[in-house]
Amino acid sequence: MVKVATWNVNSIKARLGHVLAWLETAKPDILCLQEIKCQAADFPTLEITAAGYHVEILGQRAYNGVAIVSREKPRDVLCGLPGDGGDEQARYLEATVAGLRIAAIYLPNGNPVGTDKYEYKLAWMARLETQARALLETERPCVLAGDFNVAPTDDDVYDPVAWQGDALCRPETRAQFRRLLHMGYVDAFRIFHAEPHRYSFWDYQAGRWLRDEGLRIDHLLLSPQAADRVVIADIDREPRGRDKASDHTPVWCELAA
DNA sequence: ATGGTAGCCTTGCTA
Repeated sequence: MVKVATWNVNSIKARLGHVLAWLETAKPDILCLQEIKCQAADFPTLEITAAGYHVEILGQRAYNGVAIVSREKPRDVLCGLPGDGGDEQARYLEATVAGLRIAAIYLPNGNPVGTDKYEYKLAWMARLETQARALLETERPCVLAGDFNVAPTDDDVYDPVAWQGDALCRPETRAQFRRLLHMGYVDAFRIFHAEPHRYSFWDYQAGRWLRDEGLRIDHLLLSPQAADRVVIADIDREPRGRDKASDHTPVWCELAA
């Protein structure tokens, strides 16, 4: 069995204790991190290594940043999403681990709509579509794991009306996300959970966590070869309830060997 | 209620 997880930690330095605790209890084989918010040299590599994990990092000062933490050393690492050599933002890291091709994704937020930020989000999603198709054509088991900043349907939002104009929910955003599903990727969580109002993110503001007012924007998208092996997927709400929590919580799945 | 919170390391930006 291979356990794969994704977690937007909103600064690895602020969340190191939480991450070490979760590695200890959840014991994932692969954990994709987003918003590490530091350069690779400032990542707490020693602490992660001491916990029995390898780490690959695509860092950036203050913003963004992704990493792959894994029991087995990642191979054939690809830093950055192909398709725009001028893109400086650290949002994509791909590697082979435990026989799986893993992509750690921090998709742009895109707000406010109507600005270059939203244009960047849609362009980034188009590049992701191209890369996802290339991965699909390898016919290997692939997992696109990350904070997609996309709530796929209104069932994934606590107040769909209030959020309908937001970059995470716009029709263009959802249509571009569905392209990944239509080409053959499967939302691992939705294989096992049909119920609405299951969230992976709750804003820090306005008591959203206490009211369970969140969004499901962190996803594990499985290629057909990976989906054929998935036996369970879920969201672990426990870390979100802790002191000094990230505003996101881990999403995970297990694939049969 | 045009706010509210959190992390970065600015005196605002991003989320």
